[in-house]
Parts: sequence; C-alpha cells; structure tokens
Amino acid sequence: MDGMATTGDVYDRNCPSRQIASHATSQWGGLVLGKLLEGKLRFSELRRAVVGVSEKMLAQTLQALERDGLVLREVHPVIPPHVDYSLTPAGAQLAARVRGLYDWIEDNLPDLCAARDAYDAKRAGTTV
Amino acid sequence: MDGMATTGDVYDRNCPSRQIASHATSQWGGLVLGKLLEGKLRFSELRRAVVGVSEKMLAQTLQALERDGLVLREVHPVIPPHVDYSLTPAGAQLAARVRGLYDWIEDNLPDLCAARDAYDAKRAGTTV
DNA sequence: CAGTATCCTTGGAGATACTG
DNA sequence: CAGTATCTCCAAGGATACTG
Repeated sequence: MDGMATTGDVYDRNCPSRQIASHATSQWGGLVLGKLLEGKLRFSELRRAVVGVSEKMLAQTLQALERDGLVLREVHPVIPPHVDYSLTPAGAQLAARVRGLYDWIEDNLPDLCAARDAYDAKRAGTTV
Repeated sequence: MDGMATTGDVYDRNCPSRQIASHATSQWGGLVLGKLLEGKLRFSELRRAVVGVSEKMLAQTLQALERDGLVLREVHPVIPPHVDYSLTPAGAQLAARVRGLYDWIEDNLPDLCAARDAYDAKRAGTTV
C-alpha cells in the first residue's frame, strides 16, 4: 500500500531512487560501472577505457558513484599520486544489471537497427 | 562480414548502442518502459502515470522508443483521437531489465542512502 | 484527446589552465 | 598523476499556444 511515507519508488518525484538511477545509468556512469566490473582501475586507465569522457566528467561521475556507495576509492600516498577505483559489493551487483542491459542491446542490435530503418522508411514514404 | 568494423560495443564512440541505451535509460525512457510493462496505456494515461513528464518530453520519448522498435503505437481512427502505447516483444525484454535495475535500487535504498550519509559526514568532518 | 510548433531558460558538458 | 577551478556554449527540457 501507499502507507509508506518514504516509498523509494522511482515513480515518486522527489525520491533518492531517481538520483541514484540517473547516476548509474547516465552516459558515463553506466560505462564506468561496466568497466570496473572487469577489475580495479586507476583514474587515467579509466579515462582511456571510457572513450570520449573528459577529466571533469570522469571525476564528477566517480564522485557521484562513490557517494552512492557503489565505487570504492583507494588513495595510495605516494608520489606521483596513485588512486585506484573499484566496485563495492553493492556496486558490483548494480553494475552487473547495467551490464546486462547493455549486453542485451548489443545482442539485439540488428533487430533494433532494422526497426529503426523500417520506421524511417515508413515516415519518408508517407510524408514529404 | 568483417565482424569487428561494426562492433555494436557501447565502448565504441559512435555506435547505435549508446543511442538506444540512452533512450532506454533516460530519465523518462526508463520510467515509460517500466510503466508499459504493466500493460497498454494511452498517451494521457502515461502522462499521468509518469509523474513530472511534460507533453513534449513524453511525445519525444515515445517516438524514440517506437523508432527503436521497443514501443508499439496503435492509432484508433475515432473522434476524439485514441492512441494506445504498448511494448513490443523486444521492448518487454529490455523493459524487464530496466525494471530490474530500478527494483534493485529500491530494494537497496537504505544501504545506498546510508553510504551517502557516511560520505557526506566524512567530508564535512575532514574539510570545512 | 493527442499531439505539433514555438520560445525560453538552465545547467550539463567540454576545453583550458592551474595545484598538490 | 590526479585531480580542482573557471569559463563558455550548446542543447535538453519545460511552458505555452495552437491544430486535426
């Protein structure tokens, strides 16, 4: 029932779920989680792995994910600086689901693209 | 086929996967897919169900999902107009995964919020 | 009812430069 | 190396008005 004040339901407008979901499924958030699923990585390694991300967005994304308890940040007090990022247990669970989503899309890409072409073709034919 | 020219990999910069993923996991895309998982809905029903969405964004979101072959649009030629939206088989599969992601977040919300509080508390203590 | 067209605002995102 | 700070800019998104 709706008796709960803090539903946590994503269909509630101002509930933390939407924030966390947006972090985890954002352009860069999803890709970062996916990469970290393969193992611990340094900042610069992530930067290279996640093609197209800027320093700013990577830092921002990692902070959001760390804050949500999905990513672990380990600072090694050496010179030059060395920081490792990895998934927390929670992060690994969520990342697996995000990855599953991406994988499904990649697996079904031919169908999806075909649907697109059909849609565009139909529009081009009817209109104009 | 060369096999790798069109990888479909989301880590490729300009590949359709990223587009489709962004549609499916966008703020409104995810919520629309989630709602349609419960059954066929009309435009205005969706508008009410997905709290906070504007007409423009709903129309735009539905078009993108329809174009990707995830959502089926049925127009009933009556007055006043009546249009039903539902998931295609592909859409249902993807929606289930998106839903799973949201559900996981909702289920683990207490932990996630606790992590947040801890993060904020630590920052407040060390800096200032 | 189910959209489209238009305008307008905001903040997301990149580039750059600097620091510990 | 791993960030932070600042600036700028474009486009996503919302509000409104109109149409079939």
